[in-house]
Amino acid sequence: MADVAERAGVSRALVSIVFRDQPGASPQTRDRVLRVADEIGYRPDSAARLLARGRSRTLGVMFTLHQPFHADLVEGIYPEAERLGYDVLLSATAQGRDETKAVEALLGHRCEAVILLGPDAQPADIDALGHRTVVVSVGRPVPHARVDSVHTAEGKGVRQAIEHLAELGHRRIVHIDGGRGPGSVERRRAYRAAMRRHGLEPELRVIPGDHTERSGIDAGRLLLDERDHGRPLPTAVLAGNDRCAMGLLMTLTRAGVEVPRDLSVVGYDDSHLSHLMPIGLTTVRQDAVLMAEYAVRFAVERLGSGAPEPREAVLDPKLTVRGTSGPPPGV
Amino acid sequence: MADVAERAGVSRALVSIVFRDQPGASPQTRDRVLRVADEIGYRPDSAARLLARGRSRTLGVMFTLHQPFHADLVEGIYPEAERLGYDVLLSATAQGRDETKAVEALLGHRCEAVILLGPDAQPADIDALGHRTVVVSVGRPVPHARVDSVHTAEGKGVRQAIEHLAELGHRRIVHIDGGRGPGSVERRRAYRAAMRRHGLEPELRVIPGDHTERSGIDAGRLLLDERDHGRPLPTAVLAGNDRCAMGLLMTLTRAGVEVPRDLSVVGYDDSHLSHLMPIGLTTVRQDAVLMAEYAVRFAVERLGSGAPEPREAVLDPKLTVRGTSGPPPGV
DNA sequence: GTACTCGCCTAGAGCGCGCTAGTAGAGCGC
DNA sequence: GCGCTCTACTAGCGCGCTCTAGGCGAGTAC
Repeated sequence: MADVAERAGVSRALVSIVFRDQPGASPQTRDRVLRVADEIGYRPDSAARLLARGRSRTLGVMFTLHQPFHADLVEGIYPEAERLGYDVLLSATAQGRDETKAVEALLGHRCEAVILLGPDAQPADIDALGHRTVVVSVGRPVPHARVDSVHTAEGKGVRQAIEHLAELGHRRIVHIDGGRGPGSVERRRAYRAAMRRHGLEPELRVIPGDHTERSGIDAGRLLLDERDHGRPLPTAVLAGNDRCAMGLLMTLTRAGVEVPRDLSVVGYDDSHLSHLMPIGLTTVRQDAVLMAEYAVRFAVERLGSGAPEPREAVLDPKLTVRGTSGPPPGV
Repeated sequence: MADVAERAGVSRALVSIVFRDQPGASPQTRDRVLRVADEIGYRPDSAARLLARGRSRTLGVMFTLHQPFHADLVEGIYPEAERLGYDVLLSATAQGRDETKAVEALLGHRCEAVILLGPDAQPADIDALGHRTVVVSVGRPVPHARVDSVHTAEGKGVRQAIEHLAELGHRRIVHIDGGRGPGSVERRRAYRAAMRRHGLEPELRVIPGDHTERSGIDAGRLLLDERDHGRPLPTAVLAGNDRCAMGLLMTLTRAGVEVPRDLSVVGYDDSHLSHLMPIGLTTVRQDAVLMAEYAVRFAVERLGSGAPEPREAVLDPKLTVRGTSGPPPGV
């Protein structure tokens, strides 16, 4: 910075002004400074900047590798953060790198706020984190904790899905649940409620699973196995999320079960995957971009205005009917 | 830090020593300092630390969201970096966020080295970057540039795949290529060479594609369409990568083409996806963990030892035969 | 006794910026 | 001519840490 100042014939302070895009420098000087900086490859040191300013203007994002919906969310976080003048730091959870570790890394880099995508930690731990810094949980509400959250009205989404299937004439509608995954408890509960509402309580069935392809594959195998032992296939399956739906579809299709002729499948998320399917996956759309925008805005607003009451954004999901759902066999 | 020093009755320097785990403090003092720090919730400010130390001990990783193989690589980078005492910063490319932007973000955070996963930039730009900082390119060699690189011997992998198919009796083997994706040029070339070696030059056919599911779907539709117009399906397809193979499989399976009975499919990468398929994807395995380790080690070693000649690690890929390949129809 | 080492500790400079207070000079009204 | 404002710029402190140089007392060698 001193070099730039010297070569441009100005003071360091002026260089600082130019790089912060602040008033107080003539256009010519501004130009000259920027040109010189470019020449000698100068770029402001964010560590020093952070130190001097006392603020990092950085948002930390914890996400899970291999979770396409998280990728969708991150993709939405970047532009919104940039718009509000914030930097984004990513920290992934992975094998051997749990959520605590990922979050500590973010805090160590002095992120002012932390956005947790589908956190799996105990509510108490998240609450504790919320007392240390600004926290936004995406996909999973954390009641009674000092954190903002953004999620969809799982109930509505599931209700729409079941309604859609019931209207098509389905009765044997199975739900592969998402285990401890974000939103799973609510989806499970909503599934039960919706089935009852349609008088399908006797058909109610939840197969335990999680939010990976594997659980879809396993559930598919289970269903096929049962069919081979005389128990009829369900006519429709509501999967825990799109990845699970994908696994299920692959397994069933391979076994000669034609979707949606023999069986309808509904996913959840509307991640990239669902568009990519040859026939398109009928799924409950969560608007990743909108969720990302809410998350960033919550974080930034809370940073600005002290600490109001924890806020919760509940977005409406929307059933997106594509090719994997149709009338049950024989209708 | 001053608070801690005061309350522990020592100097700030001593606190610093304790937190850096350096010799020069008695066990009792060490204990006292740590206890006091814990009491008042002190944690060292990494920005200030970084600034004072002049080194960040941080590696920057540029990757692509939605690219499962990148997730595999990142998963391998974390532990190796930790082992060598380095921190990892992630910066994703996405829509509206090109490679330049992603890399600038990393440099702004004073990463000492940058690891590029499957960079798409011009070799000249990568070379320029290599003159500014330590750079390792993963998946794509950058000849004549001042960067280290780690990639697999694409030729060998493709050769093994074609050999495998040819031995099974396949002749009409089509290659869906990876467009500008990393390794694509080499794979395309190797495909041509291998086909010639097996006397299959007349059957040689490359369908343009890229490294996404979409290209697999499109290629699948093309092939089906051609079949409907009288041109027979190929008996085997070598996809540009696993995602492409997935898209292709979905399309073909949906259309009643049974894999591998009617058609064999071979992928490339052995990313998470391939294990998850119900029958398992036959694919050319790139060892993500090993590649990640090489990348990190290259970066760290180059940081340590000035700037030796650019190095290149070429790892042997290995054909992993699973369920999507078998003898051609009629054999 | 002196001289030297060694373990434990401190003073204080400086890392690269941001920011506050302040200056120099031009333009303006009267 | 004076005081005023406004723009363009500068001096220099301080952010929270690391690190070098050095101090101080106890132990050891001769």
